Amino acid sequence: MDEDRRKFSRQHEDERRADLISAAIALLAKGGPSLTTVRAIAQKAGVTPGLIRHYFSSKEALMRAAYAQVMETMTNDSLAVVETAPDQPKARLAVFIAASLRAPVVDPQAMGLWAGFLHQMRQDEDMRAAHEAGYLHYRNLLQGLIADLPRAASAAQLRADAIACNAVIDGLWLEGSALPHAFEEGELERIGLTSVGAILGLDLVAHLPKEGK
Amino acid sequence: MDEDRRKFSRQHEDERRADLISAAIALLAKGGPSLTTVRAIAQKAGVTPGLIRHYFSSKEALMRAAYAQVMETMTNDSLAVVETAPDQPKARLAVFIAASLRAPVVDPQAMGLWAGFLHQMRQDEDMRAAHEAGYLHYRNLLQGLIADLPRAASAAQLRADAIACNAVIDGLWLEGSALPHAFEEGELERIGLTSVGAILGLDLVAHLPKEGK
DNA sequence: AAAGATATTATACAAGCGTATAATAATATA
DNA sequence: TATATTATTATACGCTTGTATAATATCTTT
Repeated sequence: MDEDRRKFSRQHEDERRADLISAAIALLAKGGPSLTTVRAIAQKAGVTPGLIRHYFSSKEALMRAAYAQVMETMTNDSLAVVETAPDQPKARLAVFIAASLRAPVVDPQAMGLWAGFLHQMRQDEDMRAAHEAGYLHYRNLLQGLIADLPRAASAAQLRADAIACNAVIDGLWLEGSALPHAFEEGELERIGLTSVGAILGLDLVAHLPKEGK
Repeated sequence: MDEDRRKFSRQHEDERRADLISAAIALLAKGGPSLTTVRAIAQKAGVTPGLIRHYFSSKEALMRAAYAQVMETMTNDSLAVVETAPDQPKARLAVFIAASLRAPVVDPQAMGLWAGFLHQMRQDEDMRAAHEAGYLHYRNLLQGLIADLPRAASAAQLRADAIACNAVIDGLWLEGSALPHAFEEGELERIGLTSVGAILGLDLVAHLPKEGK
């Protein structure tokens, strides 16, 4: 009979904020902005709606925090892939591209999150700035990998190459996420490596991890 | 004193429907789904909110019609560009690509419309099917242009090339539309032609229309 | 010119939204 | 153990949304 009869338990500020942000992201990914209401977020986080206003000055402030965390996570994931890659520049680039073109990066829910972000960006200047920063950060990451390749290229050429390769990856990621069943297993990765290889004048397909290995 | 004192004027069914759809599209492009309310649409079309339910069974039905028209317009625009292109296969492809990577195709508002469409697609199966059809139609158009090129390629290779080239164009279009000031004048077209040329093993840049011509 | 058909307006309703405020209960502090 | 602090709940308010229904004005038909 010594069950816990407390109606609720207090939590430290940071943890509660993180819980609310996580709940908001989960709802955004699952049902989009229209289903991400204050009440739904609170229910998902296991609290009462009113508590949200105790941690965030407005719902919009919570949404901003949620989107910021999504971008941070994406960037960190990309970085992690590069960190664990082998030493050869070509192999590092190939691993990075391949990782960007299969699950969990290629994912309908992730795309939904991204589409919501893109939409919000149009009306919110802060969010637009955050998106631009995130995009440029990712592209610079890719440009660094390209710069390490054993080939001669001017600064202008390097910039153009990075933009082009980034576009290929973005486009393939988008199509694969929006129409998952329109492509065969591994097809996106293969096309991505072939295309980037053609643009940069390299053979990247040879560095694709072997099947079943 | 013979001014028109009529409080409203009747209109034929097709025209009124077209007006309502146009108003919805304009609002979607300008402010996104959240600002595209029944009342806002009616005001933009110069009618009373109730009239919308006389022409559409629900607001969602109107949104579907609006998105369908957007896709149809985009497809028709793409087709028109190809129709007016010269006879040489390489030139036709180059013109098509270049047209896809400058205004008015590259446009923040168009991208906003597209982002809203992408978002809606996730919850509406009919809209998802419409998007898939539109995407495949566009890609097949591109694949046809590639197939006309004077080069040897298997059917599988042709499919992969079309997917890759489509991805490059999509990615560049997206980046140029989302961050208009992040690219120089004509930079996207140049990169697009260079990249597609590299993927297909051609020189398309030579077919870029001359500056100031 | 009169009558009928219906496009259009006017008005109202229920539901959900984000927000505000006061009461309450859990925890830290003394 | 008593007290103070504040995280959390409970409740309510005003607004906007999409929708439903009845009245009205316009146009067509006879």
